[in-house]
Amino acid sequence: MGNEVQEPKDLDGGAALADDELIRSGRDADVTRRALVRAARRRFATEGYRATTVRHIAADAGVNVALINRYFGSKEGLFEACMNRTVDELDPQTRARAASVDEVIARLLAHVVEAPNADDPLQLLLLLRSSGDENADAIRRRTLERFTEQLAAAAGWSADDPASQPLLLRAQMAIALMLGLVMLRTATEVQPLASASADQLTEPLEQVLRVLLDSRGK
Amino acid sequence: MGNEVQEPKDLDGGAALADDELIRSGRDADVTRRALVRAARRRFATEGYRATTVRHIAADAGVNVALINRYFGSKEGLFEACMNRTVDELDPQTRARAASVDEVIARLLAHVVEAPNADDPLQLLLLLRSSGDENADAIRRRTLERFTEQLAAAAGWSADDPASQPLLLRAQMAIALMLGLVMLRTATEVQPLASASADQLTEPLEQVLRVLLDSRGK
DNA sequence: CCTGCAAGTAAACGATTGTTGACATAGGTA
DNA sequence: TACCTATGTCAACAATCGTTTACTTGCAGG
Repeated sequence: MGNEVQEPKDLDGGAALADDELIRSGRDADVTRRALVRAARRRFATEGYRATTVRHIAADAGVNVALINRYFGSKEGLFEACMNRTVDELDPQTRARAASVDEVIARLLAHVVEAPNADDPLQLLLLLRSSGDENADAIRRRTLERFTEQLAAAAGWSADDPASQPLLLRAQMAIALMLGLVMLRTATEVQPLASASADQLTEPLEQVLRVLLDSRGK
Repeated sequence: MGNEVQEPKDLDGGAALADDELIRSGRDADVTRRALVRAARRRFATEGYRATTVRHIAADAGVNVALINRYFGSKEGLFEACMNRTVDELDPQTRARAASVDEVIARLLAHVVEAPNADDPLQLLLLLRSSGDENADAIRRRTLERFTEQLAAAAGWSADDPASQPLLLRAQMAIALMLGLVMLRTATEVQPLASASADQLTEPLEQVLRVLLDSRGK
């Protein structure tokens, strides 16, 4: 009873962004929550779930450790919050009906390689990190599968036509390529891939993604 | 002094294989060592370094926990041994001069997708798992880079010609695709990719790999 | 002003983890 | 047989981690 998790008040109805570089001046539970999720997501994505300690997250966020349990119940709760937030930020982009395969490819490249926001690739990395928690892992899997379907849909996939089912596999290969790429660039930091510029990566990636997703051949 | 790590006697000069399903009957240090590496590699690859406990590894190998420290010095030492063994098993296959790009592609597919030995994909997964140890991570990075060069070499890369340098990036993209694929299939187990048969994967993968590695165009 | 509650802090607890040292045992050798 | 060393076992250690509890601080409304 007493140890009920405080639910976020969801007073985010205002400007949905401007999470960047928020200063924790006064005492504001929402700001604290966001700072925690932000710090946690970075740690979880780059170092994995188990290697990340709640004390590190709290230190990154400039916040007391106990607040993690106060606001998210547990470390797993925080991880799940990170996952949900990644889903929320990824979903509108995949939901937005893509006019063409080229548009889908352009969006993918923007997220993975061009990286206007340095945290964008990390969001994808989160989809590879397992907490061991059954609940969070289910979210992760479902997100990837939904991601697949919408990628395939943009490439002309139809649920009715069984002949287009291999397209689902092709879409997942595209995702595998993207995730592997971010992994090698961000976590492993293997050269020369890690320090390659967006320009160097764009052309071959476009080529490959088109082969995978475009039914019009090459 | 007393706590010196016992070096493997390297009396593996005999048949290099036959590690499969070895029975620990008498007390044999080499058999124990191999059983530990075998069990550890599976755990490390599927669950990551931090999530694996030495007690789990020992239990899997049917061995007392303390023997890990006796034979490998530490958990990190065991991890490094796993890494080295993966390198040793991967190296001759990449060293063997490939006659053509098709041959390289065929080898890749055999390891990743067709999987005659169920542990083969796991070897690759190890290259994505970080222990946080500087030493083991260096091995990991260097292995991936050597892997890249030999893949690129088979595709016609020459160190002299700066114009062929983008081929290194393409080779690493191929590796990224393979690693991402194994990750999604083995660790995340996302559908339908995880339960897809080798036949379903071979054709599109061949197609993509050829685009990445074959300079003769499509 | 002061009172009440949310926000934040500090310290400690229990569980788990990697590791170690003392002890037991098998098996070859003199 | 009687060692002696390599091999394996057992129990406990210190450190770390997630979590909880009791306490303090700041802010808003009477």
